[in-house]
Amino acid sequence: MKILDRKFYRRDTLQVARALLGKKLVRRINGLDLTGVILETEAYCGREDSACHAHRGKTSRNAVMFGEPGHAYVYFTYGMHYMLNLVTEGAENPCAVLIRSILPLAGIEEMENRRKRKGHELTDGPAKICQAFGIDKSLNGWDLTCGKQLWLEDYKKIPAKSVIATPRIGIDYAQKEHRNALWRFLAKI
DNA sequence: AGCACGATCTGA
DNA sequence: CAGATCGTGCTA
Repeated sequence: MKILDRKFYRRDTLQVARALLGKKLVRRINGLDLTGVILETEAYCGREDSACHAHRGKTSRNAVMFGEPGHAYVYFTYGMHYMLNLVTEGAENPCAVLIRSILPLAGIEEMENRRKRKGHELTDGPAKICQAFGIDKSLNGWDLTCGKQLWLEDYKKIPAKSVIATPRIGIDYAQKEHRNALWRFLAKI
């Protein structure tokens, strides 16, 4: 399958967030592939977006967003969770797409073993994805186009009709226009 | 140096 | 609905 190249990410963030639905996420650990189809994303649109980490300028945490597209922006929050984002647009235009849910395809048993708490849905939620796929801060800044450790591939075409847009989750602190923006995208089952 | 809080998850 | 749990960024 074709690995998504830098050009894929170097576009309008809302376009990329929609286009990511149906793509396959691949995490290779010790030669074993954990994979899944992306079903839910959220767009974070740069300095102007009061919900985006880059809103208050460049810091050591969000620096990766200010770099070239096609890199992973992984950060730590709530004292216990990691989040996976994919950097979009161009350098100095700090935008990214948060991966919120995935349907596992391969390596499901391995993902179960990684779960600290078992017996729940595997990968509905940004923090659970990172846990299941073994993604932590060591992958912050990772180049998603080099085909090692972590990358994305073409997989399934999701027709525009099957895409639902809603407001983003967990950003009540943002200004109204950003809080209400329909920048969360879900692939209809 | 101190402090408030977070793009969440879980179990009650 | 509250508790877990700590890195980060802001203030001083």
